[in-house]
Amino acid sequence: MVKVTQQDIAKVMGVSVMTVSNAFNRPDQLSADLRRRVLERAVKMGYTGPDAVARQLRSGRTNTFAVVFEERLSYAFSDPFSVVWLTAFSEVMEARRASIMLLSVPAGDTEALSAIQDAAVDGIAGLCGDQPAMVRARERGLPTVYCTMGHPLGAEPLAGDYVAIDDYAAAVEVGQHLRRLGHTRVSLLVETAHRGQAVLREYRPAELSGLVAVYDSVGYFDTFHRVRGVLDGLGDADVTIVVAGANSRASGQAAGALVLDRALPPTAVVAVSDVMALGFMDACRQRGLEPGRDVSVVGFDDLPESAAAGLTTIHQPVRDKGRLAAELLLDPERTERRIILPHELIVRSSTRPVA
Amino acid sequence: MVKVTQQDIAKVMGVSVMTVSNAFNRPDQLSADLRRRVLERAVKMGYTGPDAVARQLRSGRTNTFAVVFEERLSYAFSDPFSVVWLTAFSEVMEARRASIMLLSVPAGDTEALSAIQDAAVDGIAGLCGDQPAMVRARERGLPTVYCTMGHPLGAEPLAGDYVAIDDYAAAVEVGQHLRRLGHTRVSLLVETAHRGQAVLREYRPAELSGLVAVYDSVGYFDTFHRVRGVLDGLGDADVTIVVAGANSRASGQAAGALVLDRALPPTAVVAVSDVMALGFMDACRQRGLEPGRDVSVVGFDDLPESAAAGLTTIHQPVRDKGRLAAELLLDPERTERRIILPHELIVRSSTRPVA
DNA sequence: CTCATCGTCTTTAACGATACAGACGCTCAG
DNA sequence: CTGAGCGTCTGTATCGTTAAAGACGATGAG
Repeated sequence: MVKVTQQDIAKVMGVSVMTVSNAFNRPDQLSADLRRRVLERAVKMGYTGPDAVARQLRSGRTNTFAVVFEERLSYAFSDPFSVVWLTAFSEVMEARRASIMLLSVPAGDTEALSAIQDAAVDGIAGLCGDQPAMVRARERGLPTVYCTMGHPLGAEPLAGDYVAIDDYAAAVEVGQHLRRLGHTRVSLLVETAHRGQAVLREYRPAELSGLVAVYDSVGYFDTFHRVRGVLDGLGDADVTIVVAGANSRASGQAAGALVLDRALPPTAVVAVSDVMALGFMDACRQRGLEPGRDVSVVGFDDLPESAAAGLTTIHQPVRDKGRLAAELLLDPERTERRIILPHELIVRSSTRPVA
Repeated sequence: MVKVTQQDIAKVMGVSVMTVSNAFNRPDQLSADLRRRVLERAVKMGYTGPDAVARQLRSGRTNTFAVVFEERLSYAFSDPFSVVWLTAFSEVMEARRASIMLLSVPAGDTEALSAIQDAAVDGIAGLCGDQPAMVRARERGLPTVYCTMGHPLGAEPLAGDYVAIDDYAAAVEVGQHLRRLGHTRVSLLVETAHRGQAVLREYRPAELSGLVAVYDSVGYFDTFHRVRGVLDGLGDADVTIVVAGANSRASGQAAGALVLDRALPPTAVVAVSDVMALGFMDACRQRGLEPGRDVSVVGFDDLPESAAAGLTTIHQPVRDKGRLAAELLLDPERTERRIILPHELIVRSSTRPVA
């Protein structure tokens, strides 16, 4: 069964192709009667309406925007941060009648990068600006938006638009908060984007031969800035950095095992995300330790469940991030294209003065 | 800044456009040296790689598949059933390097139906076969897969492929189970797809002038079959049907308020989804009633959280539904295209013999 | 020497639609 | 009577790419 096109209809009816096209798209360009006859004939011939791809090629717009994830898509649907962000993003897209494409480009999977090239979209949003997929998207010349600041240490800012918080400043507040509470032995739980490096490891900042090495190990800008900020905020405290694997509750819990079961455990722990912080709190409770009383814990993000858990954390406007990311993609005319949103340190019961 | 095309490169280099195309797609069709020169020149000229849309038009394939939701997309990310289904679906798509497009066509929003027409995809999956979006997709001649059986009462089966369970048979088991436990005063909680009808209402089956009216009110095939099955399984019990609004925990809870606060409440309640059943259990506990002991409760779906809640329910293989839906879209050659998966009645503590 | 074969590259023709400019007949003001 | 203006419709070019088949020179077997 061969596909029916506007040309076929035009030929059969003895009108031009343009007239058929107009019957579907610009009713004012032909008489109501002819239009009716064209549409009727179209139905009769089994024409299923203008072809989406051909229309997109000709008009130069797809009205579709992609969201790239550096993880498997199941992460997008299960990670609380991601779900809130995606919800806000999709609400704007829906309201503007635009479609959403989900792309998964796992870290290290260079072959999957072709998905960026092959995506028929008008723009791409991602959570982090320096992930290879976003780099590729910018190379392709597509409008991009990402949700971290994208200012590599001592280098030029990345190209592209963003909606972010000032992760560094927020992290400094976290460090100072703990410092004020008297904590001087602190562990910092970070996730890593590098698949190969799933092994749990602990470093001293000095061992990493400079912060750039931390970034190499971490793989995300925002995490990197948070690490830097916490260290600066803590001043000369005794800090270890635990690279704990993927960003998940399980990783936080695993990091807990590494850090809590020793003779002199840290008095405070900072995780670069609430998800990991909550996992760490699980590990505490498993050992009969009470977060806040026995170990202070700080997270990042302020997820809905963090309030109930009494987790001290940096509140960031996740919904606004998602909403504004969508708006930046949809409105190329908008002038303010690098947006820094406010954050806030929310102090709850998980941090107390050191005993 | 104007877009650079293969044609531009060809002109500058004095080769044919086809050679440029081959340099990107079929390295064996030209000498390694020429290929290298073409690619170098392409970079120099700011060519960003083959245009996705043009390629799709020419090749006739997009390698993208859509998932339609009859709700806002936030539902897709928050409803547990939907999340599990979507996860399984996306895992298959990712493994096969296909992309996913999410479409939202809220019930009643006819304008949003154009999204189906305008989607540049090779196939569409939906949760229910009779929702307008899926009807439109089939009219467009796209391969479709949906996850209910799609057999209207006394009418021809819907066109299109599906992966479903036998909802009617499962519901009969539910009815018989309650019947064996001695329950003769039962309420049936159903959701409705019709936005306008958000009002909570209760009917007797007879009032609805035949089951077709229930279907009109409900708007989903699977729900309809479940209602029919439960009624048949319960035989001559005293049943009321509560149309409780959207499929959500809140709806189940609201239905609880309607049903529990009367002189002679039902001894058992069946909800057409676990989400609603769990909401109903919330309502019970708010009133100091213990599900199982004071009111028997049955759900449908067997969500992860249902086991912990002790909810008697119909287990359906949600992951398999998602996985097979994706596989049907990806493998047009596959012969078995209308798949009925097994279900199982899981009896837990929420159903007990009537006191 | 002939002819089939091979690697390399080109030519031609789509894919299915829409933009743009203009043609045609008609009406109506001047 | 003329020609500007209007509503309708058409012809042609194009969007950027790839499929299919052919051309062309070189190679090598018979």
